Amino acid sequence: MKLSTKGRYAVMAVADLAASSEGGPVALGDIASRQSISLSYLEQLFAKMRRAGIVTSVRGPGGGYRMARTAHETRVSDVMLAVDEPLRTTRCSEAKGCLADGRRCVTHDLWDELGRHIYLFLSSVTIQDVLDRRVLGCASGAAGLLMNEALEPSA
Amino acid sequence: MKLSTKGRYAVMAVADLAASSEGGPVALGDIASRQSISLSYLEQLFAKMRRAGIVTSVRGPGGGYRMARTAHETRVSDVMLAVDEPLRTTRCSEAKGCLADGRRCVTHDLWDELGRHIYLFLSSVTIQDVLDRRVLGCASGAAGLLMNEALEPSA
DNA sequence: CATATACTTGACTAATTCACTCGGATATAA
DNA sequence: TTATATCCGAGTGAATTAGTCAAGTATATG
Repeated sequence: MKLSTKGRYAVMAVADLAASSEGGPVALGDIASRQSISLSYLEQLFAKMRRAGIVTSVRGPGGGYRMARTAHETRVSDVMLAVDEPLRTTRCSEAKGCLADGRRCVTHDLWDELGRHIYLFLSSVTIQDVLDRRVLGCASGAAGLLMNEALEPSA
Repeated sequence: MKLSTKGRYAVMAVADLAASSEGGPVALGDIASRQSISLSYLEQLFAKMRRAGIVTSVRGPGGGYRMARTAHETRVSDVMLAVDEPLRTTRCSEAKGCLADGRRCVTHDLWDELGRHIYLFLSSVTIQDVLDRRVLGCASGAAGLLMNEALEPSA
């Protein structure tokens, strides 16, 4: 699972789908215009999500997509995993190069644990949580820095 | 702060520096050969870390780099922030595009909180922890998926 | 002083990845 | 039959990554 905009778009689209699911299936064109994402790109994303069992499709006029499960049962991590291929490892954890001194490099466990952390967080949030804007982890309130904002190194 | 191999290399290099800091400064060439990272690349990384106040340098023969603070006082997040520019936001949280319906998009808080989570984790780990292989977050033991490994979507 | 060592800086580059687009095929309601 | 919609795979331009290269500057040592 990577952390790219692709995953973000997918979560936005699924949230939109869940929110506008009333009765019939929802056409991608509707989601595209509401979320300002191109139709072609959405098709790509939903194809993957369908294969992953997150959504189901109905073809033909009046067709579209439906949530396979409820928004409450669909986790953000499921969506991210569906559309973003797992990050290739580039060097570490390849059993080669990582083994500088015969055993795993000292930072191996760190990245391992970080990945587990990210996954744990994303799997603790459901699409329904997102729709309800009910997204606050157990440990917040600290002076934040994040992916999107700069912060000077702690003194 | 991004999550790329650049940050990983930086942490590996700093850990190496901290581990081999006995008395005099450590030359980058030594770190380069021990960690199998090119000297030129290390120079680039250490220049940023010096500006960020993580390491100090001594020029001339017998020179090299020293930790500005102890390994115990240096956090992994400091190193990552020093070498990796904060991830540009691409679309969301730019106050434009994010405001689809007049207010922030529903996923805004999610990414915000995720970033905070990642930072919190990385700032809870010191270089000394890495050296001691003492890296286990509060919440582990779950079936893990991470950046590096694939996992099928939960059933 | 001369010289080798080692940091310092900035420009440059090949390869990869990202974020899409495009063209066409297939299914189905009206 | 036609319009609507999902399906599918290949292709592409821009950006980013992960480095290299070249030309310095500072300073111990002989």
